[in-house]
Amino acid sequence: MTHTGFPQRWVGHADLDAFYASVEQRDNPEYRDRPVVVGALPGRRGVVAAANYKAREFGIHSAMPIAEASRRCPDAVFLRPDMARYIRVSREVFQILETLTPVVEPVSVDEAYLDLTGLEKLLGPPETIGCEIKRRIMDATGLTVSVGIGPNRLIAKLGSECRKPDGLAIIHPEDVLNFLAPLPVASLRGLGRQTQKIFRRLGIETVAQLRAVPLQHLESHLGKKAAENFHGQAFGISAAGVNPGRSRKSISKEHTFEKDVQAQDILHDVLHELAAGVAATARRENLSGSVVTLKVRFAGFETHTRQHKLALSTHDERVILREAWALFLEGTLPRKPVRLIGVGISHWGQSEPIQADLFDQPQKRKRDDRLLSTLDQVAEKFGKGALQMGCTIRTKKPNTP
DNA sequence: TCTGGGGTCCTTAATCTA
DNA sequence: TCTGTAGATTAAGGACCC
Repeated sequence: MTHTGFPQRWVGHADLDAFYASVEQRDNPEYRDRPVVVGALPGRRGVVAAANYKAREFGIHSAMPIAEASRRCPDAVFLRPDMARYIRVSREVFQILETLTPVVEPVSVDEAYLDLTGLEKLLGPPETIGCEIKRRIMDATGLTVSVGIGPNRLIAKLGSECRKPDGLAIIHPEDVLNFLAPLPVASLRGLGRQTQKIFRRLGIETVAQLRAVPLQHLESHLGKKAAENFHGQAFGISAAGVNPGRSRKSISKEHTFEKDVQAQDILHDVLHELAAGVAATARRENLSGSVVTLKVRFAGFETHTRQHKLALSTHDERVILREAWALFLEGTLPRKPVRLIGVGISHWGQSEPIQADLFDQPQKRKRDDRLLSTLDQVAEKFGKGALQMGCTIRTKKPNTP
């Protein structure tokens, strides 16, 4: 019990080490003792998705361009990711975690937060719980995992990071400030390259130095929200809650061309495939989006997005494609060869079948001519029955008097 | 070095609406 | 009915994460 009378909150963070590369090594014994890089293949556009620790000795790390990785270690094993296999292994791992606590929040295929509060009575102190997590995953999958346990998500995550690979870190509440003090500010959550530049200008390199800066001073350089966030993190403050039911907010698919493309028929074909992929995922997950987003990238990494809000939610690839293509042709994007094209949907609506009389609402027509013309075209081409299959109505808020 | 793919969240500006 | 305005919504982009 804590002095508040409530049991001590313990949050765990479990992170599989170099996950994709570890699965490849486990399943292909001939890769043992070799640097393994999973991602794009040398000579193609792309980056490193995962590198094992042998490859990291050559300075290879995730997100590094594959050309640079193969320059640094031409003899490494380069592999394309086999997502289906990684997802199978990931499911096994999550099942194991759920045997320890029902409150598991997946962050990605290879990491999760766990609410371990109250588990001490069953398993023993956090040290024992951490060892148990690692042992069960190793026994069942042959993979190593780094585990951090602390009073909240931030501390648990930083704990697992600082002991990688195959590590275990327990940070008790009374040790939080000392644990954080020497860490570089870059280890804080959400603090990337741009914010690091600002901190460097301010002469702030460690968490201890950040702690010494008045909040108002930070606010003038970072804005209120970011300043409060990083200042709070420096004192170990973060949400403790683990949310097992976190749901996704968008679905998107994108494609980078090996060579930039200007031909509209090719762009349209690819967009069609991507829209079909988005729609299939949405239908599988029983989701319908009312905002369609088009993403286009040109040479020099110049990236633009255009989005359009529909009056009706959809998971119909024809509607998604039509809207995305209309955004592409709309005339506000540069007419240049395209490096990447992508499409997504978001802002979920209720799944209700469309009503035929919706076509005759004058107000709607006024507000969204383009959508209705799209729907008219779809209805014309496929019949109103097709619309009932693919479209759903976004629930309207009741009008406040 | 030359930058994938799939996401989340935040900020800002423009536009709509009460 | 007109006008000014505040707040909400939409749209675009950027930073960040795995």
